[in-house]
Amino acid sequence: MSQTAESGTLSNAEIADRLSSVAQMLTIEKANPYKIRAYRRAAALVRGLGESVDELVRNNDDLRVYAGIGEAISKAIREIVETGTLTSLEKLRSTATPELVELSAHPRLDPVRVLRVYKKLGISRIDHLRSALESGKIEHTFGPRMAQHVRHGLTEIESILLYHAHQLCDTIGTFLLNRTGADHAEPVGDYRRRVEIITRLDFLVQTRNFSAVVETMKTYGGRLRLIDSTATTATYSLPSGPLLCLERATKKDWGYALIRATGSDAHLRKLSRVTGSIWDGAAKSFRREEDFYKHFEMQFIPPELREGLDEVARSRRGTLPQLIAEQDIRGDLHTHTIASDGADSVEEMARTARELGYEYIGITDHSPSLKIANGQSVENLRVQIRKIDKLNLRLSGFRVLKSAEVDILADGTLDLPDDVLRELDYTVCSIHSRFAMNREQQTQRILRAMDNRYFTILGHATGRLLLKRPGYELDFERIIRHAKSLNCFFELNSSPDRLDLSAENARLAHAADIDIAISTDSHSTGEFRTIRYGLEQARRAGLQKRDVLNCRPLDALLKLLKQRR
DNA sequence: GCCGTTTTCGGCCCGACTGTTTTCAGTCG
Repeated sequence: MSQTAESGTLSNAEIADRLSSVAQMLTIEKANPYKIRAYRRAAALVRGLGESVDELVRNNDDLRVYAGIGEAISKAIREIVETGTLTSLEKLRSTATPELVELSAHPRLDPVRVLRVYKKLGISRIDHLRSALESGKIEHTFGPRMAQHVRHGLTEIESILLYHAHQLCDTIGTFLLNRTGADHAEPVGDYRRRVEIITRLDFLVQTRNFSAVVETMKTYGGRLRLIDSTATTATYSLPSGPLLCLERATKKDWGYALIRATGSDAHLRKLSRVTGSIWDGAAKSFRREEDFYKHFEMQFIPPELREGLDEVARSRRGTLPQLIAEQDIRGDLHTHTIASDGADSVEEMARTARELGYEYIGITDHSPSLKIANGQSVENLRVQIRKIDKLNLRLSGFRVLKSAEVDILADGTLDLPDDVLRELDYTVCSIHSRFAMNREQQTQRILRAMDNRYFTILGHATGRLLLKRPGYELDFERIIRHAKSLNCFFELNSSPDRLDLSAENARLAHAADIDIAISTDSHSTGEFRTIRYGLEQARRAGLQKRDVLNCRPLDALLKLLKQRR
């Protein structure tokens, strides 16, 4: 990592790297963990800013307006910008071993974990770490999470989650329009199709002077590294992880360019069988996407469906689904309150849901065995049930449903006795423990849980945490068959770190004609809006209003939820 | 180190379980 910037301006990434290095070194010193976290947070913040921190410092702007930067860190950033070095970091480095100094070039690696690997495998260098990763030795010795950590730490291009890409796209889009002189800019590619993990952000840009846009874009975030450019394209490496690709398109062929740049490759292959090669210049005069589809007598294909499945054929037949939209949602069936690990009361959650225009909300606090989430005792659940009954007497035109997020225990039994389950309107049953069970055991565990007549909805079916944890192994098709035969439902958990069911699994469940609940798993009133992320994936799965439990009016919903009783 | 509608100190989520790194770190929401 170079200590001085060639251009004299430090990029946000370079400043962030130094803050991350401080955090790494402090980790080794076993310093106050909150101090370490503060440096990490500040580094992530700086890395993600569109404005140049170098410029802010030179303009004497107060960096403390940013949450997470206070007295000490703003001083440190000032020192980095003004001198190119940071005394406290140099001091920490001077006492560090050569392995650690080498590690600090990879700020995303956790030195404590890497040192454990070094010790166990008898290595001491990054290139050895890399080969241990590639040979599978790390996964074999330390498991998948460690392997994932090392892989992330060593990879230059980092993937980001879709909801982070939303923020990033806003910042970049604004920069393109306000600073670079672009006339029009629109995000395309994986992002437009709402793929849940993004490694590349693509923008289509309309401008008279593309080279000026490419040049000005280099000043994004202080300084942005241009990897490659042609007369009509430019690729940069974003400090916050993914690649940024700009592509020029003219007003005249904007619609055509949108289709091509949105992809996916598989979709375009199928599309070109209908339209002829869409790579040759001949067809290039569609201003809007709608014009293109009209010309070929096709239905407009929403970007979320462009994955090369059956969407082209259905578009030609005019049988594309009318995808679900935000206004179709009538309630939320997975929410937590202060009774377990939520931040707000039943009343507050209900009031907010009502203000959002919902007709009902299901309260699903955790069951007793999930201690860390303050799982509610049977007695307290009964108190809550009575409280909700009373509350419902006062409400008109809105209903609070009595439920619980019931743990599926290791043996497949449910974490609450039948006599209390009976009092609930429905249940969300989820796995929160023993992720390491094998595929057969895990599948059996869920099948058995479903056999309980009070099992209603399977919560976050695979337990995955995007970019963090792969989720447990399951024979999902078998679970689908079992669910169908017993009238159980699935949840599409909208939490942006989960998105579980995945669009692919939601498609499978839908193909088996199983209704899905799109739920937020809200732990506070502010989280209801995350329904947006679940809806995006539901649209990718081709779901319509009629396929989704919480699009149904209350009476119809209750009838479905109680059909097993 | 940061933060503040309990603001200049004291909290920043935490507590039980798991499993092999064998004695405590990692993990679950």
